[in-house]
Amino acid sequence: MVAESLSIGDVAAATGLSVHALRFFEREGLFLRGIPRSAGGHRLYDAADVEWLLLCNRLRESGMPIATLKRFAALVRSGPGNELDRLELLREHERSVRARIAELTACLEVIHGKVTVYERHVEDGTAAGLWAPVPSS
Amino acid sequence: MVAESLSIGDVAAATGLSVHALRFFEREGLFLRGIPRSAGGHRLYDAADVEWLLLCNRLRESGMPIATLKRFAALVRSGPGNELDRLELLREHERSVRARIAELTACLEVIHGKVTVYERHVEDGTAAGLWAPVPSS
DNA sequence: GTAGAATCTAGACTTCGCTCTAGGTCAAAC
DNA sequence: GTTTGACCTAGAGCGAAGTCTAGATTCTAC
Repeated sequence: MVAESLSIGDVAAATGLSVHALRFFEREGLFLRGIPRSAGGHRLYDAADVEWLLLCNRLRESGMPIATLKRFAALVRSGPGNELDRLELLREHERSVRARIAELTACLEVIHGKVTVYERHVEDGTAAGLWAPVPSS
Repeated sequence: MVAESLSIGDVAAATGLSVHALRFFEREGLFLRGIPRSAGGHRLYDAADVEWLLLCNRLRESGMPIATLKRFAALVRSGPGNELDRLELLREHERSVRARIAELTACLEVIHGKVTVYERHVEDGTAAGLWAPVPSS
């Protein structure tokens, strides 16, 4: 079983990241290994890199800063023995995602309330509860 | 009933925004009126400004960009007649907040899955499903 | 074997949303 | 009446997370 190698363009297509972003990620040390190069200097990725990037995407989409992702990558790179640290980092992120969902849900109630007020207004022409220009007093 | 006027510091305390941010918001045209000034040039806010800022906070926390908030403020400022536009803007934002919650929820599943894998590992010492350093092949 | 697409590096640039600085003025407490 | 703290303006600066450019090189398909 020969490991297929993927070009940066392939990986960009597979992960949704731009080739610029992939090079940027590498500079930032977000990969689990040094990406090998072809004779001509082109990057040669493999399926495991893509898999890792897909997890990175989830972490990033859910609001993890690059700096934290970098710490996580460093923990994984440094091998077995720090699983508790990795666990703590992931748990902390999970907490923050749950908190963010709760915050958004609270905002949603307020926003939906406003939407309802405007819907009612548009339907029957009352102005109650609407933001109107400040009356000249 | 005399409208109490509030200093920029009072409003900062009441809204959680910094005085810098309040001046920035004003420059950006995010208020519903021109904020009046004292004889000495200090800003004089009132309770309605605070109320509006609290809504702005909810919109901002839920991910509305300044530019959109600006459009919304402009609609409100321009008076009655554009309620449908305001409604559409709010509905669109509501949609985006719901979508964001859904996205976060999907990420959460992946993250929680990882947490579970690490918990199991830390408990009983298996390495299955963990990111390990790339084996030297 | 050559045209055109993809990739390379280093580093400058962009956007967003404030934050901070400098150099003053104003106001409230003692 | 002076000190101290809050406030003023204009504009520079910052951190995050890429994006883009230039100019050179490599790879792929005909």
